Amino acid sequence: MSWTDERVETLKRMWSEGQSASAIAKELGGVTRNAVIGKVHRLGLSNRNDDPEPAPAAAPEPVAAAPVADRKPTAKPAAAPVAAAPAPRPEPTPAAAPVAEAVEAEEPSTQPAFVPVPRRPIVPAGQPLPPQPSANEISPEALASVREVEKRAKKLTLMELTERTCKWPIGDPATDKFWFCGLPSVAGKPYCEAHVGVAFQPMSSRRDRRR
DNA sequence: CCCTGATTCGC
DNA sequence: GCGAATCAGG
Repeated sequence: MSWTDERVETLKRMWSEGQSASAIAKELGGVTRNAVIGKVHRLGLSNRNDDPEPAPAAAPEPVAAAPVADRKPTAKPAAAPVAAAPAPRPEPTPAAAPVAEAVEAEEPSTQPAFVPVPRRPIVPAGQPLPPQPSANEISPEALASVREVEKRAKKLTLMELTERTCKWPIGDPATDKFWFCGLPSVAGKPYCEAHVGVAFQPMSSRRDRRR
């Protein structure tokens, strides 16, 4: 694969959107995240800010004379003049997303007018715990297992979830006492061993348990 | 461990 | 210019 204008454009777009190098590499295909990062640097868009160049630094910048025989020392060259501005990253929400990205509406700067979808603050008052299937349908063993496991939950936040962390919600979303299990998920499943046990049950099992 | 981006340097 | 290997960090 080579860096065609189109691929570079995709790279630029995704990078500016705050996408990670690996995500971009995955999207482009045929390249690794290293390749993407390398390209990003060569294109000079490594730092998300804009200023073209700090301009002529009055000070003659004393160059480090160290010859760097092999390479490994590379002591971090005293942090460069980083913009103190906190400038938060866009970082697209993972929840919003896998929508059609293929569409290439090449409309000149007609950025879609952010449609303000009115959102009801779905925060209920009571204590409505998410999925939690009614207890009377779960095997006692599985329940016990879950209670035990949830004590060891890694308590991850939404942003910390990955394809291989258990996404079972624990606690009340309306309060601070809410997090996701986060333990290693079963390959191919969204939950860890214990939670898979209560999330997926054979039909027969459910029927037998039915009143 | 998982994942980030940053850098170097042989090709 | 390219990107694997490596580094540094969360």
